[in-house]
Amino acid sequence: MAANTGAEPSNAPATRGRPRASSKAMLEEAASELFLENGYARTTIEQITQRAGVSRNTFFNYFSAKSDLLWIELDASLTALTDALVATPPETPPLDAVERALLVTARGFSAQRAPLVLTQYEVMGIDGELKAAGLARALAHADAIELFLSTRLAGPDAALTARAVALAVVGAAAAAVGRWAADGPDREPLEAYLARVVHPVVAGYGSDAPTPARRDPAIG
Amino acid sequence: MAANTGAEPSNAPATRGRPRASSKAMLEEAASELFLENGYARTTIEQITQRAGVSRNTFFNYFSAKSDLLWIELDASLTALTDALVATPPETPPLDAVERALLVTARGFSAQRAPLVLTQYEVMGIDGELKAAGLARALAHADAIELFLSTRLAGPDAALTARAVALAVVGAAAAAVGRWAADGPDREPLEAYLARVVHPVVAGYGSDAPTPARRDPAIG
DNA sequence: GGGAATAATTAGATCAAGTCCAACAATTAG
DNA sequence: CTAATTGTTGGACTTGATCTAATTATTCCC
Repeated sequence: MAANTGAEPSNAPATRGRPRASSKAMLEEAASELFLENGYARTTIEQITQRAGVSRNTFFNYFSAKSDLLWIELDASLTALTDALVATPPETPPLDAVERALLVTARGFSAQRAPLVLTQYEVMGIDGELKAAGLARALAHADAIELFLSTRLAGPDAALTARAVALAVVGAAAAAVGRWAADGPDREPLEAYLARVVHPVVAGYGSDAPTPARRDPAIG
Repeated sequence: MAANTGAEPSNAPATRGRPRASSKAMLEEAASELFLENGYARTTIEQITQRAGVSRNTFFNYFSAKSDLLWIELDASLTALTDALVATPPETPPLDAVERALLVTARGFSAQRAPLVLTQYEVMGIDGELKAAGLARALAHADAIELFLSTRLAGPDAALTARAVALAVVGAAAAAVGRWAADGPDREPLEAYLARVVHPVVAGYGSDAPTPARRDPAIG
């Protein structure tokens, strides 16, 4: 990602070629301003790059789509989640591991720094496209959880269960994050919100019984 | 939706104006063919409308976006789900009602007629955009469930719980549908898949205890 | 039968997202 | 200094999506 823009001491294979002139952060900042001023839909990539002082094409050197700009915080969350999952001791029950990893990840969102999109989405004029882009990010989280679970669950329905748990847990977490963001600065830490809604899902699938017995509900 | 295209006896306020010439179904059929022939991304709206024998602009009389074409079956599923929810007798525990409504809705997908996107998505070249459009549909299902639950749940965290349950249940359901579609024509009915993964979620949130007591898991 | 009112369709212009390619600029390795 | 490497830029192009005005087909009413 960052080729020349510092952060690496010096012993990495010295990079050749022209160094990056405009950082991702500059584009992000310009975009945030414009989104808040005019809303997301009425902000063009051209306006963003103009304010950032680069050419329009440069934008696509850093982002693959305009919607990428909104969910950067979630990208960080994804790597944090992945790290937390791989750091799990092998003897931890898989579902408990997922729950804990989510709560650990939640600590990365301090009470003050909620993702911009979530707190300001009214003024930014969020709509279907934006929600969908956010959901795609959520799906990436689910993929990480599913991958982790599929290596630790057993039984005939392991694959289905892994995916179901992953999507269900991420759904519940999304609800918690949304509520937390909406509650404004005077709120409990995100971790508390998450714990409340994520645990029932994990408990329902039975953290100690990977493949729970199916109980037919009365229908019709 | 259908203004002049039959189906209404005659006592509805007689429709005036030019009758619709090209039906949605014609566009859908043309699009399905082209998607299977060339893939989704390499099929343009112009090609679709040409094959359907209408002008390009007419497309947007029937659909708001190209991606609408892929998830039509899910739109039908949404109305079915909404109907099933409102048809619930008031004394049914809310979470049980959601579970039943989902299973009832699943019957609409016979073993033979799986949504086209799900069965053919390799050849159609599904990608991020497509997933996002599908997720937006899933979100609509969650909204319907949330709306239902928010009128029936009580307690301080009712709103959060309603949304969490809705998103979690829809997530689990999505996993089931995906697996069911992938399993090909020789498979159990979708209802069975759904029951297996949806019930644990409902049970976890406690179908008879709308606001379950929070149990703190050991962390760190 | 002959208009108004109504609604679908169409053509055409326009905008913005995203892709592609070739030229140019800045840097490092030798 | 030269060559290789890499970021940046300009420009053309495709396509999805919006908008407006004009055209066409139909029903209602006289």
